[in-house]
Amino acid sequence: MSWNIDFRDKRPLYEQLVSAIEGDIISGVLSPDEMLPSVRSLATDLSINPNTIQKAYRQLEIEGYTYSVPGRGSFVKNSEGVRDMKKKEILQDLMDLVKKAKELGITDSEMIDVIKEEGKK
Amino acid sequence: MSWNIDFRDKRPLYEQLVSAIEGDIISGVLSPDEMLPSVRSLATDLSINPNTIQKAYRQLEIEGYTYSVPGRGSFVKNSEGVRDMKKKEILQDLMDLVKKAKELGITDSEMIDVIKEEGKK
DNA sequence: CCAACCGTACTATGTTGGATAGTACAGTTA
DNA sequence: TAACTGTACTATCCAACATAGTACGGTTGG
Repeated sequence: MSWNIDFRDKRPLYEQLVSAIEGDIISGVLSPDEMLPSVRSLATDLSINPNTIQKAYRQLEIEGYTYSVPGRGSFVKNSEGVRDMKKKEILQDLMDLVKKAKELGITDSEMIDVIKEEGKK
Repeated sequence: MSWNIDFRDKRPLYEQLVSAIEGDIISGVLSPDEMLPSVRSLATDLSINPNTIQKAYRQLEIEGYTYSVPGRGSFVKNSEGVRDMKKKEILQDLMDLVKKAKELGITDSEMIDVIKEEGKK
């Protein structure tokens, strides 16, 4: 739950946060209806400004990963669609990458090896 | 040779240029020792500032894609290693993406289908 | 030789996005 | 009621990006 924020990273802090939290939602580390840390407490934990946290939380809500209740908190959304949505995104990314790879002369079997090898540890 | 620059894109212009030129070098559209457009002429063509072009050219040289000769021009480097280097980058990207995909429950065969399907048009 | 190119190196300026700081308000809850 | 929660502002600072303008030295063809 203590997400990794890299101040030297080129990416904006709020964007790093969004990615990290999305990842935990998708992978199931965060359960549906589970409450996220409050804007203020997470800001203190990570030593960044509450406004930055709020920006990340707003983004998460816009993208459909969470819902917020004023006075109560922000919670993980129980949406079946999120996983499928993300799955399609990943497959699109894969298509783009495969296209690039083929332009570079990487063969199908080279890529298939990578797939079969990944996660065999 | 007339590279695509999108002013509405979030990415910096110089970065878009670097990517576009790198792509043409790797794919062989630009041959070794071929001269790139001059800083000033390309700036005029693309309607952007010469300094922005120079920044892109400097970046290309730092990354080992080109070499520059004051008074003569900027040229495509004849380095065999560039292609292999890029190939390794792509394979690393593929590994990362496959890892994400598996976390999402995407199966090997789903990904292999994408690979075999891409480029069959 | 020299005009017209080439890359390169500055300074100055304006804009934008990211992040911070501070304040305020309304809803919730023990 | 006190202490939380999300939310909404405004103001300010800073870095990156892009532009504008000027200048210097190397190269080359006429």
